[in-house]
Amino acid sequence: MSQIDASKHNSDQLYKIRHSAEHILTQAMQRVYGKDKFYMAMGPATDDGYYFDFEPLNGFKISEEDFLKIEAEMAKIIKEKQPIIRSEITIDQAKELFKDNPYKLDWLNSIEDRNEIISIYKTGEEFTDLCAGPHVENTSEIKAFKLLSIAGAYWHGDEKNKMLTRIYGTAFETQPDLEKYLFMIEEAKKRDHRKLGPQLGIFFIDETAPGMPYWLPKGTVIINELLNFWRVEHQKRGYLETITPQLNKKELYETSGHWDHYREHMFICNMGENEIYCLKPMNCPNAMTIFKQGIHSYRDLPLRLSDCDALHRHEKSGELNGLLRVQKFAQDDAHIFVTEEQIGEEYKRILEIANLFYSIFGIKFKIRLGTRPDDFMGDIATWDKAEKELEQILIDNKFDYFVGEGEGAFYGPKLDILMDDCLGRQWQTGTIQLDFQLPRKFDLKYTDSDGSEKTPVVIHRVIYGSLERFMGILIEQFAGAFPTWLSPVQAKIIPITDSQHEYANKILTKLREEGIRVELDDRSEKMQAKIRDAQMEKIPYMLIIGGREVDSNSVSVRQRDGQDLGAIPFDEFLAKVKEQINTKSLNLIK
RNA sequence: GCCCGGAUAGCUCAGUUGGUAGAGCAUCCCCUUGGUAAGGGGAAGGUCAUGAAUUCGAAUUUCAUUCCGGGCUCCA
Repeated sequence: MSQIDASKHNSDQLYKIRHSAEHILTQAMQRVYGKDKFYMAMGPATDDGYYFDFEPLNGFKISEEDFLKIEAEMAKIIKEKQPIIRSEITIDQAKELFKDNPYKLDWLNSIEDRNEIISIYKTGEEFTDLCAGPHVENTSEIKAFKLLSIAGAYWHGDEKNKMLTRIYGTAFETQPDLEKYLFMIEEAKKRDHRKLGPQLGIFFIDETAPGMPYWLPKGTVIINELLNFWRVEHQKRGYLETITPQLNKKELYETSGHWDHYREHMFICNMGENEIYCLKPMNCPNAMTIFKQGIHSYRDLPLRLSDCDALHRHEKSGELNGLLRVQKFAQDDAHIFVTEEQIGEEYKRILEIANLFYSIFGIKFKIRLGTRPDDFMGDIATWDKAEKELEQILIDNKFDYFVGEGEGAFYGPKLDILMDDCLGRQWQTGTIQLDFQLPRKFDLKYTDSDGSEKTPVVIHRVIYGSLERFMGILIEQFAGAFPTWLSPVQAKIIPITDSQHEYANKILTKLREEGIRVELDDRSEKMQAKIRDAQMEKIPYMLIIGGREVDSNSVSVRQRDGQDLGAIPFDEFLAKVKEQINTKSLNLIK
């Protein structure tokens, strides 16, 4: 998913350095282990480094402990100042040169098919690789490099092919650049939601329920705030919320097609023959079932049915990832039944909602227009028309988008909202999908203005995507320091001595009556210790109460960013915080 | 599912060539009542992920399982 197309960097010095570092890595491995220990498959530069894929031979096995040895050899090659020289050869010469390497031959065949020029790069006298380049001119130009990790990867990214061994590494123009990069990775890891979430009491995942998060009280507050906001904004826009069955007989999924195409992802309860139930993996079939109730007029459309129930999808082991990939989740889902003429207008309305939501969180997103995949359903003309229409809407509304060829769903084109996690990996959150198929499968009908029966089109759409994934992204976005309206605890009252407890309790009650989520720290600890603990919890406001505040009916406000706002009259603080919460401000008072 | 790693107290981590476990923080108790990021003392807390194997003896070696991490594939 995070594989990066580095071709755009072909001319960059950094790209050359990285690609050459990858050649040096391969050369070093040949020296250390011998050429007969692996087939070189391929190795490109990427946006943040490079990788090298190979097939181990003769029981050869490598682990990260071997990196030191390899890196030492790489350093040697660099020190030897070996020239890297390009030359072009014919297909026959190339096939002879790489006759012992099935991967290179495979590669050569596709180059031959495309009728491209064949170039090789030679490092000194000992190493040659089939490569489009470009490279640095001399190994000594590699000033800073490091091997990072070992992974497995399928040849050509295809599950059916053999799994190769991949070594990831990176290289930079200077040593400080490399160190800066490694430092940034370490810093990013500190905001990892898998670490921060449990630390801040937001969620945890127990091994008895893999991929199914427990939302702790603080996490539940946030989820509910997200949903409240969502409900208010959608109610305003004519959405109607529903609640539908968690378990459905398999017959429902036979109708929808999921029993045939999606069964491996469904949790199935076998209660005996003719009584096989499935935990719902998505809401669509239930939405179709609702639409089937009663008779619909064109006047009823668009009909916007939303549903935020829990969904369960069984994922293969190894595919789970914190909150970003789970087995139990809830989508902020809605199915909108429209006529074909209404598609454009409805998409516009949905994109407006997306804009509103993401701006509230201060999150930038990209849109991917997924076009017709190979295994599509329906007719090409309808697809083309829909794709064009979607693209026009993106252009008209000046969205940052790109086209993902063949990335549409099999039932229709889609717009995906994409965001990055703290490690730069890209995740899909929202998605707006057009569906011509499901309404047909369920034989949905409405009566048009001329009295004829027609099948509606369905738009599947989520804005947050899944609340779980969105929460994961949010935790990382804010590094756990949520804007006040989302903060599980918005203020902590910190009395300096026990003699302020009466006043502290009074403002505790008052703030709670006003709907502020506030806690009182009445432990017999030093004020400094209480402040430290509140800081660690990332609570936006600490209200310090000493004798002076009691006498003046005020609170001394310390913000979590370290700012000391001094004594503020209690009513003034209350008004300011309420204002901030109501406007869902991303900032603190000052 | 696949490739490579990992799992020691609630948390963060020590644990030398195999001889049945340690620290800091958190918890509980006592003392301490203080102006913007940790006051002091004491107690309690672990079948070293689980199950086998090797051994006189396993946290430590081997195998399997579960879960976790980095990737691949797949996906919201």
